[in-house]
Amino acid sequence: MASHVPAMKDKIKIPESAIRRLSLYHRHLASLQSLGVETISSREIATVYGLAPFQVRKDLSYFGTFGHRGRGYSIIKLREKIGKILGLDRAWTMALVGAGNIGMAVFRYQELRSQGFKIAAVFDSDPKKIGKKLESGVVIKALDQIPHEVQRLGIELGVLAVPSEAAQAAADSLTAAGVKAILCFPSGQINVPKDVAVKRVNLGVDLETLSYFLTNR
Amino acid sequence: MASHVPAMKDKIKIPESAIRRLSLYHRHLASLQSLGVETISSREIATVYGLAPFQVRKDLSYFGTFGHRGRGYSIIKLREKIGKILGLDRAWTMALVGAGNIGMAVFRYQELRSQGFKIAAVFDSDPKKIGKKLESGVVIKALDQIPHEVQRLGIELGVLAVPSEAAQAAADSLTAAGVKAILCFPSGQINVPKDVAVKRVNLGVDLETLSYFLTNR
DNA sequence: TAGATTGTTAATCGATTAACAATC
DNA sequence: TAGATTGTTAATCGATTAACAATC
Repeated sequence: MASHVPAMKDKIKIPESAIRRLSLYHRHLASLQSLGVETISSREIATVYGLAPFQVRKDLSYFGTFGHRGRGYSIIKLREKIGKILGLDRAWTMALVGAGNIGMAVFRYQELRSQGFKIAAVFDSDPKKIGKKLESGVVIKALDQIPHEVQRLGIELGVLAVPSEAAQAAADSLTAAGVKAILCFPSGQINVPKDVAVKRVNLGVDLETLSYFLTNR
Repeated sequence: MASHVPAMKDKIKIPESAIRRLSLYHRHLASLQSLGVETISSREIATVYGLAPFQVRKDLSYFGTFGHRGRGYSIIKLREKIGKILGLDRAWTMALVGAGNIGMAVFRYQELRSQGFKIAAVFDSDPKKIGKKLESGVVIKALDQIPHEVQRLGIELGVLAVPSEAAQAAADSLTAAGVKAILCFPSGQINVPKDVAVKRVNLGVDLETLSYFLTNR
């Protein structure tokens, strides 16, 4: 009988909060790099975000050792390493479903494009919008084109920005076509196959945490 | 010497995650209420969000006892109670700083308006935008009008949707004028007085958690 | 070298999960 | 009543924080 190989499936669980912080560090390193700074310590990174230095080192330690004892980190190298961890060393082709206020704001969000996230297809159910050509040259298509376009363009990532009622159907189309990760704005719950990652963004909830704070302070 | 009064300052720390879930429950209860359903159990609420029933009860228990053993919760009453906890039983007057893509998407986000969040003032630095009248009748004003308008309109909540470089200055204006809670889109760090709550929304970070997932699954 | 700073192990803290008595 | 379901206390789990040996 095959023996249990601990090293194999024992990948330590990495907190999502650590990944989110790495994303922040990466941004900060990029801006320092463009200023020509060469090295940085965990303390310096931490200070920017109001964190403790060991938090930064801990976050990095999930993925390897990237610094030099007594010296700190090479900004250029650390940025590159974190970029690789986060998958930012390549381009991602995305589909946007829903060309309303929020959808279009995401579409025009310049920072995403520069990070390698490219919205290659846009879908909407509104006949008045279908056929419209957007700034980048992308033409808005009907929802029933999702399967075809996702396949054709090799889309891996979807942004859902439709009304709640339409969210499940749109999610179904995307996942059926092979999309494995979805950024989801509508607040209704959606069910997806369990190998699909859904990251929810809910401005209503965010705002209500603030009204809670104001009410209960 | 005055004795220590435990009941006073011993407010148990309530996890933000619990507040966020209450906000979700509230939405769900509102939609059930409009369907005419009258009671619900913690198990039913939990199922909608893929949670365990005791999670729902625990979240509620931070604030009191709202149900009936053996029977569940009155939807109408529970919704009202959670609404009070979150501060949704009143209107909130908000300022939006930055009338770009994201700012305008928030401005037009219908759900917020119906929840009692009203954007009563909009500011931008672009002379081409200043003076423009928006759908609701609000006129875009220059940033130097922030102190005056915030005072005049009794604004308590701010939405920051300016480029990162402009974030700190805009936050300073808002907090100097008395704003105590800020929803913040720009990714740069901002410093605010410690009695001000800042809720950050960072689509770049959210998207990168997805590219991390796709890269490392 | 001495001072600085990392990487990692151990301790603490807080949120989630479980269990169950209360009670409708 | 018996079955259902709450509210709460206790146990577990996981993330953060602290401490420190390694080493540049």
